[in-house]
Amino acid sequence: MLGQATDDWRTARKEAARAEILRAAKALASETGWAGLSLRDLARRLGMAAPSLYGYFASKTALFDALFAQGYREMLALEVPRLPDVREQLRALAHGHVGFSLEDPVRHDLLFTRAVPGFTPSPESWELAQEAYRRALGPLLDYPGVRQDDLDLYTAALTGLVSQQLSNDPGGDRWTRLVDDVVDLLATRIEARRAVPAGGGS
Amino acid sequence: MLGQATDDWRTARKEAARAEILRAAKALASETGWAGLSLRDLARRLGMAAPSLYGYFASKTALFDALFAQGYREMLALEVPRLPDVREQLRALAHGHVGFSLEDPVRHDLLFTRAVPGFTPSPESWELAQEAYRRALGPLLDYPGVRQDDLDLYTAALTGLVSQQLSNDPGGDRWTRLVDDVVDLLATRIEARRAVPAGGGS
DNA sequence: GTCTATAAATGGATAGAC
DNA sequence: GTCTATCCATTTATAGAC
Repeated sequence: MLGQATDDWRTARKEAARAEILRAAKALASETGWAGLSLRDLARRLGMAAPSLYGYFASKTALFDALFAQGYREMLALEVPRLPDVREQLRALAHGHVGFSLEDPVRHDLLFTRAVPGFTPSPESWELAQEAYRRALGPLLDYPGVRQDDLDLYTAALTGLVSQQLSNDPGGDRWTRLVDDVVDLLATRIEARRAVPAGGGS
Repeated sequence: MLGQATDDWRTARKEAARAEILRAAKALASETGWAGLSLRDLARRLGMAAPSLYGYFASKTALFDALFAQGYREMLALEVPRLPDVREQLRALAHGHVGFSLEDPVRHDLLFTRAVPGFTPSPESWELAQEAYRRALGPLLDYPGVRQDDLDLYTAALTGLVSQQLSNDPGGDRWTRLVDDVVDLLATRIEARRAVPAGGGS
């Protein structure tokens, strides 16, 4: 009765505190980089003593893992409309993913680079990441003429654009304005294959 | 007389020792990652005491900087033939750079990613890096119809391919076999612009 | 739950003998 | 030049009082 309601309230408060810690960790990482993040600094930023953090996360790795999983859950929450044309579908996906990376560079570093020295995601978090990639790219293979290497090319070109953008022109658009060009080049490549269906052979 | 010759001999020996330290540092980094490299481990690997390293490098940062500069000197030493056709030129450049990255992943990480937590190159080394990029890509702008954004696209796509290859399929060719496709897509893009020279406008 | 105190380990760098 | 000994700072994590 009352015990039940009190427990719910307590867990909700604890969950809110955990979320606040994660938020502060990202803010701190955006200044020091993931490699430079220490629990001492994080605790000081939160106005608490470092050991108090262990009441919310079992270890520094557990904290990173929670952020990693949170990031991929956010990626899974991206809505990607299903469009009839491959080119339109690619365009929607590309802008969705590029926007996702640029809107939170710290999250980008954690999810898509090996920027955190000692960190390896837990199996659960890694499965979440795999699921996010499947959900994001898998449906493209349903379009006629689309092959795995098209998706590999798509992934490489877009991650390359984002990476160059973030490290060489943060806040600008020198590379990201080329997103549509990448989509067009790829769509043309796919459609050309459809016009002359069976390649290779002697 | 003799003093002169002895000095030469001594500096040569010291230079050889420095080179050996750099070689060992790369070997160690390939196992532990750049972030995990400690001077203690490096010295042990070389069979010497850690403080002895300071006879060759003023600091850990100086050691990283020497490796960084060495890497870009190696990149500058890449010979790139000058070919009459843009497509052929792009192909030669692309395979040269991709091969350069793949043949030494540890060097790739040091030169092209921000894999070393505290490290910032010295102004001299950074100038060397700039020179390497100019030498590698600048001449492409001499070809008629080639624009800066073509090179940006080229750079992004190729670094993306290499990055995916190294982190998701090390030793394989799932991504690098797409290098020629990238070159063809870009060459087609450039040539198409030459066929219809003046775009845009109202 | 949060604190203080502290353990335990790591790592860059210096001092000074030989 | 290379060593041993040591300094000094940092950081994760635990113990135990309140």
